[in-house]
This record gives sequence, structure tokens and C-alpha cells, in this order.
Amino acid sequence: MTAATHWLDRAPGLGTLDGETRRQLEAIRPITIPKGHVLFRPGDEVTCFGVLIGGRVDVYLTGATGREILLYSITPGESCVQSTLGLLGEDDYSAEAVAETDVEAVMIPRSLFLSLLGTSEAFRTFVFQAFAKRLQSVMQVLERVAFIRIEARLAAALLERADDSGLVRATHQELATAIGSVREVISRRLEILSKKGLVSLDRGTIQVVSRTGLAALIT
Amino acid sequence: MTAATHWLDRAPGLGTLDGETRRQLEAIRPITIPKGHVLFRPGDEVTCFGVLIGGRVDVYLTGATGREILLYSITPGESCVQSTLGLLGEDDYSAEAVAETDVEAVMIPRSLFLSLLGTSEAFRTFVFQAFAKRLQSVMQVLERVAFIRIEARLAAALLERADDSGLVRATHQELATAIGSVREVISRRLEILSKKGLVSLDRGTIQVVSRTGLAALIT
DNA sequence: GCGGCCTATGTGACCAAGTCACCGACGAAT
DNA sequence: ATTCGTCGGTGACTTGGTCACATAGGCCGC
Repeated sequence: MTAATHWLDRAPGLGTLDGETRRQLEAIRPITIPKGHVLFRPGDEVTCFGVLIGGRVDVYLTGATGREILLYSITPGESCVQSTLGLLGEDDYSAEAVAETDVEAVMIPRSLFLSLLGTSEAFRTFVFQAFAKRLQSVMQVLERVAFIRIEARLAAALLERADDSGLVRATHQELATAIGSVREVISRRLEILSKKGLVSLDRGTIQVVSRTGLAALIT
Repeated sequence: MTAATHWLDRAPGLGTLDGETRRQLEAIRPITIPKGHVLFRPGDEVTCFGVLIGGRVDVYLTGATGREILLYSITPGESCVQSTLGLLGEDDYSAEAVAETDVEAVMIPRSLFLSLLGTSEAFRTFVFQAFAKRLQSVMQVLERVAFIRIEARLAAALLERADDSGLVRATHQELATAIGSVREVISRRLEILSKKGLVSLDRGTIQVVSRTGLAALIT
């Protein structure tokens, strides 16, 4: 409850709220959600505005065939824009959100959400910027899927996910979902990359050998 | 100037504004933009919040190879969400907007836009709903491009664009852009559809012969 | 330390879609 | 009638996705 730092201060963009708004939000107790839990699926009704405090939630778009594509990840301090969509546009969720780690989140009820929008400029800015960011990022996903070849998308994904030592912890399936492709194609591409000496492969991990070599593929 | 109906009443969602907000907006004079004019391109800086009153503006995403894909069309009463993005998210435009007809629009300066967001709930709702709608529609475009086969997308596009008599006025290139494909593929698909007797082809137009036949392809 | 079982990956054959290069056909303008 | 620009047709080829299986590693219970 009276933690050293209140959750409001761990959510960038909400730390600057004015006094009255702050009081109203402070009353809300964060909840925790276990890893693997599905927060919502297509067709679910929207009831709350969610803000993430800890952990990571991935939001996927699912095709009729079961293929999935990663729309974006929600990281601490970010709100779940899908819920804004529902609260304001009167539509249900059209995507699926999965907790990739244990997750701590604050659920703001619809009525408080709407009233805060009216009374707090800082809150409004927070919501709008989150919105703008998601629209941008979904447009970027679209741009990549529509216009960029697999090899370049894969190289970019590997560089993005590599840790300091160049290790990428991801299965071929996960990479495929992240860049909007399928496992088989990723397996084959990775084999080509490994024959070129740019990466080396292991079960569940990929070791980036040449960052510059991969970067050169992105064009 | 003193037209029979003020432009505010021709923009659904803005007709219900409260008195003060209305006064501030009434002062703004609509501008006209000739058909074919490019309203903005990727990288342009955002200065105004645009609301369309008459005509149609199409917004495209452009790939490195010059390929384009239609993100959405703006019709009367709708705002240009791309500009909201820029005004709130501090990013420049990443898409391109083209006037498909002569266009009448109102440009709300940034400062007034931000102040209205704070003072008018109706205006806020207008902006948010437009935002939500666009995010939904961009996600739909992504879903279609990523998961739906060309044949189904084409059939849907034809049915959507057919007038009462089943006539579609569009070139193969336009259809290709609308569904995120390329001209050659559309030409070939259309030929197949015409051999099946579902459409008949002419330079610049396609005649839908069997709506039910096309509908069956959408699955 | 063996047999099951789950997950991750490898592979070939095939199909769908995009790319490239070029051609021909139509219509408007001169 | 010639020229030119737009529109549409076509073949050859590449890339990427689908389907159907084949391995193969790791964990667990026994």
C-alpha cells in the first residue's frame, strides 16, 4: 500500500498529474496478473482503461487461419490503447492481449476515465500520446509487412532482440509472429544467415555473430 | 459566407457543440482544395487539425519501391487523424494524403485545437472517436493484407465500390492500391473472375455480373 | 537409463503472390 | 493521321506461405 514509491510515479507521463487527479487515482489498487494470462480476446467487451505498471503484455492480431502477428508490446507506464478504443469508439476488442510475464496493472473504471479526460490536461495528454504512439506503430507494422522483405525484417528483429552479448532468446515461431511471417520461412532464412556466418543457431536461441552483417541486410 | 447551413452543421459529431465552442469555430472560414492536390507527404510538419466538409481525401502509405496502399478515405464530417497524431504525439506525418475530388475543409490551428480539447466534451468525443475509428481501420487493413487472400479482398473491394447497377469505376491500378496488391495480380485475378462469369471488363470500369458469386469468394 | 511426450526445428513439394520486362490497344490532343 | 500517355495483357522468374511429415532435444516418471 504505502510502498516506497507509489505506482503513479512508476508510470512515466502520469507522475506529473495535478493534485486532485492524483488523489482519485491513488485510491485505485494495482492488480497482478500471472504470466500467460489472456487479458482480452477479440469480441470481449471493454470495461476499463488499463495502465501497465510492471511486466510486459503483447497484443496480437489473429487471422482466420490462426496465424498471429504482433501489433505491439505494452511496457510499464504505457496504457492499453485497445481499451481506449472500446471506451470511446464503442467497439469491442479486435485483438488479443497476452501477459508475457507476470504483470502488475491498474484498471481505471470507465466513469473515472471519462471524467479525468475532462478535468485533467495531463491525463488527457497521457491518453492521447499513447493513442498516437500506437497508431504510429500499427502503421509501421503494416508498412513492414506490406513492403519490406522477410530477410530485412528478420535481420532487424534479431538486432532488436539481441542482448549485449548478441544472444537472442526466441524460438523461430516467436520471431515469425513478431515480423508477420511463419515458422518454416524463418527456419529457412535463419539457416541461410547461419551459412553466411552472420548467426549461429541453437534450440531456443540464436547467437548474433555479425551485427554489421545483419545491419547491412536491412537496407 | 452566410450559407443556408453553416459548415458546423454539415459535420456530423460537431453539430452538437456547446455555444462557446461553436462561436470559436464559426469564426473559421472553410478553405477549398482542388482535386489532385497533395495535402501532406511523409515528413511534412503538422500545423493544423483538419476537418473535411465536402469531397474526399485518400490517405496512403508508401513503400520504398513506390508501391502504395490505401489506409483510409476521409469523408465529410471526418477529421484528419494524421494531423491529430502530429499535434499530440509530436511526430511528423508518415503517410500521404491526396484530394480525390475538389475538397472543402476547415483547418483548426493548433492552439485552438488544444484549448477546445480542454473545454468541450463534445469536441473531445469527436476527436477521440475519429481516432478510434482510424486505428480500427488501419488494423483492419493490416489484418486483410496479412491474412486474407487476394481473391477475397478483390471480391470485397468490387462489391464495396459497385454502384446500384453493379458498375465499378476504377482502374486495375486503383483496385490494387486499395487492397494492397499490384496491378498485374489484379489484372490476372479479374480475368479469372470474368472467365467465371462473375464480372465483365472494360477499360476503366468493371461490371459486376453476379454479386452473390463474388460474395461467395469472401468467405 | 528407458520410454513416453512435448516442444522446437528441418525439409520437400506445392501454391499464391509480387517483380520485371515488355507489348499492344485505346483515346485525346495536335 | 501521328504522337503520346494511360491502361491493360502476358511470360518468366523470385519470394513467401502452406501442407505434411520427419527428426531431435529435453524433461519426467518410473
